Amino acid sequence: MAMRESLTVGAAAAETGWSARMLRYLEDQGLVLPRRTAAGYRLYGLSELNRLRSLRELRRRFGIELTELAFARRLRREPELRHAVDAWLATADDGGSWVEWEQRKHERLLAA
Amino acid sequence: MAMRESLTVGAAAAETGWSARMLRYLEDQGLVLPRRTAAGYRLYGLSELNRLRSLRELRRRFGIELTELAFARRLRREPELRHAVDAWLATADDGGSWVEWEQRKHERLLAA
DNA sequence: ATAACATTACCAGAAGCGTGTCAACGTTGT
DNA sequence: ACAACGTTGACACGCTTCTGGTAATGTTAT
Repeated sequence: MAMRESLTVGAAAAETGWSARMLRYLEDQGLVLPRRTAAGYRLYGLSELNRLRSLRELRRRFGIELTELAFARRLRREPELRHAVDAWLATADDGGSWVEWEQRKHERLLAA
Repeated sequence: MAMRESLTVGAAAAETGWSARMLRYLEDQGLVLPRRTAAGYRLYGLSELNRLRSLRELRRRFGIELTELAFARRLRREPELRHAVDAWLATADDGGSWVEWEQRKHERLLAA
């Protein structure tokens, strides 16, 4: 079965710390796309394995959701979207008003 | 009650097509932050009203979630996060493999 | 003084996300 | 041929998002 140079889904899961289920889910979400054998088996190569490992790290360090990552991808590929979002954020963020607001939010959370 | 130049929450809702409830929610999420009167009433000025209108437009045209918008804001204010995400996406998107994948996803959706 | 608005604090319900698990069935190494 | 792995599809559960409601209370215009 080995097919050295590429791991099948269970092996890739064991290697990266994800579950096989999640590897399929990540493919569904378009975040990590393995090749397939003729029979349809997923094949994870080095680049996919690294991608999976660094994805865990990303989530751990920054608390990112998968949907947010998918959205970041949309931002790069859809210039129109990117510009609209940028424009919207720009008109908000020049007033420094929300800094104080975040301060208050933080206080609210601490009080709980 | 008028206080021309600024609308209270109900009037701002009527004006922008949101519900008063949602205006309070949007404030909670830090997306549109009105000033307050001494008694604590929210006051929406022109810039907030425009912000509210364009927010509806953003959602309508692009199907954006509020969390995604909040994430886009994080991306602008946290350079470390931005770089990490960019790096992660870059290693994926140079292989053109995902274009075909999106094609297949589209087909799956049509078949439903 | 009263009606019409505002405030916060809750509960509720529909929809989506992140996971696990199970069933029915196909592939592969020995 | 058989065990061990893979495939898709479905159901389920806990959590969060978005949205509406209600209750108890404060403010303001007339």
